[in-house]
Amino acid sequence: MDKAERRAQILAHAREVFAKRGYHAAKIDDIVAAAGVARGTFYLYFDDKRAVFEELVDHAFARLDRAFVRVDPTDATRTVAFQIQDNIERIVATLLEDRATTKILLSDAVGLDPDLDRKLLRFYEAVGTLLEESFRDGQALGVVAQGDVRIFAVLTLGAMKELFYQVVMRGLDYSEERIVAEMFAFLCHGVLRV
Amino acid sequence: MDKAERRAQILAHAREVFAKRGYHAAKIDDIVAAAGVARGTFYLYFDDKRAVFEELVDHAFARLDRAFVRVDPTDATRTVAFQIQDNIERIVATLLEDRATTKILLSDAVGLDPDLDRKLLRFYEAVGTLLEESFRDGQALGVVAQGDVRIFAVLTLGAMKELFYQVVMRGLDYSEERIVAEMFAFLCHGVLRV
Amino acid sequence: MDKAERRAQILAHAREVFAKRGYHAAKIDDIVAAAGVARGTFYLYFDDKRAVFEELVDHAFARLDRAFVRVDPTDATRTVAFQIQDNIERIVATLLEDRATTKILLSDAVGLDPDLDRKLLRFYEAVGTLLEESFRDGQALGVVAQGDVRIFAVLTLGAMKELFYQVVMRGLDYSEERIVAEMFAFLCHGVLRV
Amino acid sequence: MDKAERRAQILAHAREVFAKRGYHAAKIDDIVAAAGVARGTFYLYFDDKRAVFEELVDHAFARLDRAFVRVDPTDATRTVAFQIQDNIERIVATLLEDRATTKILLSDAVGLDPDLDRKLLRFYEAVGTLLEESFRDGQALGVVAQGDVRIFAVLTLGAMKELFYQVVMRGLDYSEERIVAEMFAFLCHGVLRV
DNA sequence: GATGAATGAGCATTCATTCAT
DNA sequence: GATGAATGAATGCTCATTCAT
Repeated sequence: MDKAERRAQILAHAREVFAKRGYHAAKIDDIVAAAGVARGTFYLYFDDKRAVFEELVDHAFARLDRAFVRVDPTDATRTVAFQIQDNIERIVATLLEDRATTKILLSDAVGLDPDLDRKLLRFYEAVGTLLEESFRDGQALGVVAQGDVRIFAVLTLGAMKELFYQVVMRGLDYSEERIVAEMFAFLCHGVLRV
Repeated sequence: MDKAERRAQILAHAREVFAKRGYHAAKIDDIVAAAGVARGTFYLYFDDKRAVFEELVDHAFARLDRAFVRVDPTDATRTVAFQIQDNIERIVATLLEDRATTKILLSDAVGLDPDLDRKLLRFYEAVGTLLEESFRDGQALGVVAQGDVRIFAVLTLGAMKELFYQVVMRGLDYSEERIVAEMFAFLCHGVLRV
Repeated sequence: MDKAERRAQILAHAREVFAKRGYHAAKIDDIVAAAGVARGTFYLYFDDKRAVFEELVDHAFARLDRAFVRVDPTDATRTVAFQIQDNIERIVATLLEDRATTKILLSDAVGLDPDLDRKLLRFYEAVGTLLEESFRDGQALGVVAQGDVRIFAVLTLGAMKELFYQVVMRGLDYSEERIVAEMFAFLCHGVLRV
Repeated sequence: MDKAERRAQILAHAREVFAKRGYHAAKIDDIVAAAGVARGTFYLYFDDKRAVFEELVDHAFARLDRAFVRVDPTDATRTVAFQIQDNIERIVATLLEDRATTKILLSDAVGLDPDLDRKLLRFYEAVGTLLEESFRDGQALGVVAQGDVRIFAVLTLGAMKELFYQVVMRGLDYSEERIVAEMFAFLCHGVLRV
């Protein structure tokens, strides 16, 4: 098994362990036991426990970033609304495809390790910024309400996080299509009719 | 200083320490140092570290529960919309009034201590249920969109959590009124205009 | 309640607690709770935990010492054998009369507190010396085998201690008369018939 | 140094420390300092403090059990009396050979740790049962007095325990042969000649 | 005298990381 | 490269004793 494979193998098992136990409860021993390598081998491929975690988070962001396609208002074949819904679909698919990683992202590893907290923080900051920019674009296109895009991004991000949390961590059982539909509807009209 | 006072004093300092560091990083030493008492004194008033934390969470829920007033559609002096907004106002006020406790609620103490995790989980479950029931009432009154109230509750809770997180933990600086207004608007119309 | 009474009350409850839990597991809290006094009050009457224990042991020795009557070979009304049996009877009666104290004596409080260990050691040394002298007297009277009285004392003490241990601590259920008879027989003829 | 050796080394030092201080007063720090290893190394080889202690007790019982040879009345070369004396010799030799372990067995670790107490209790129960069965065999062979073998076992065990206690813990200085001879004599005829 | 709140020394155990083989 | 034995810092909790009221 070559270097890259061995590395990937450890990474994959670390992901499962982090997902199952959460960062703090995940012990190096659990990871190496799962990966079937010696404890020292882990440190041959990663600087420390946090480094693996960070790498997993970085991968997650990269995948999410790739899933996201900028809305093109000049596209004659697909309406803006369709493109937005399509984006939601891609994000939902991406997050549900690799539930282990999604669990990791959702388990705010708050405490004990400030640098680590910052890592997740930066992840959500990046996601927030992505949303913010999209909303700003949307306002220019007239498909997003006027108002503070920062707040829109925060509220939207929170709503989505919580829904994923319930689905992935708490076993709330909805189909991918349903999740997409509900999110889209919520973002379009809210819930109150007063 | 009598027993109740001393207890309250330790509790208050524990709240600050938990808010500042998070549950795991908060050491008993930090708490007693902050409170200016001996290590043993802490254990005179609380069974263990988790007990203080749980008490803080329970208090928080009690306050939140009291802040919440069931909408009364027969009230001639206050429209339903006003009453809803009033509720949001109360909740926002309650959470911003005691930011330390709010921080504690937002720092999902995930990991290491399963019972503790369950505590926070139950807190949010209770809040979720509260929202769910309110939405069901609202549907009967015609002021909440038709659809799955469970999902509405999850999305709403998430949106609110994230906004508070940004405000309380990340220094996003908005006035109480602004927060209330933005939340209300978001719940009324969402953000998309497609 | 006057001083002496209060002291006696605490002492009595301490005896029960020590008997029930053993020295180490007996907490000052258990004692004062049983006695129905405040923690500080305990220290008004005793220097420390060990002092109570020592006093109980001293009392026990005094009672045992009183129970023991020197054999009088000139007594025309009672044979030497009878007097010896009578002594065993008195000792057994004394130890079974106050089982709590007997438990305390039997729970070698070995460890943690060297001074305390010494206390019990001295108790058994004193009992051993008593036996030794009695055996020496007995040899002069021709009612004890020739040989090393020190060893006789040690073996006899051990045999009795273990029997009491089984009866008082482990629930071995024999009548007082039976215990006396078995001990006497054992001391008279041993168990082997080779 | 391989795993087994290192384990044996720690075990040996633990034995000395337990013997010297008794279970409770023996701190993990004492043990690792004596063994010249780091604190954590101890836990690499043993689950916890109690586990080492239990292992020492188990070893002791195994050795004692091996020392004990069932009396064979058909043996034409060795009389029953000789075989019994031989057994006593073996037991005495075993216990004096490893005085540290013998000290551990004699320091009833009563208190604080119920499971541990039970361990020693079971040890002596097992020894008592062994004696009881031997005495029953002996009665069948006509070399043990008629009577309650349970009591015989208890008295015999107590006598032996106390003698070893004096020899090993209190410095009573007798040769191995002398100890064997005195025990045998005591078991054969007791001490009284009334 | 009586109280009981306060004290703080003391200790077993965990686990990320290192490094000799 | 791989191993896994060794490390040791770090921390929650108990309980005998003191002393201000």
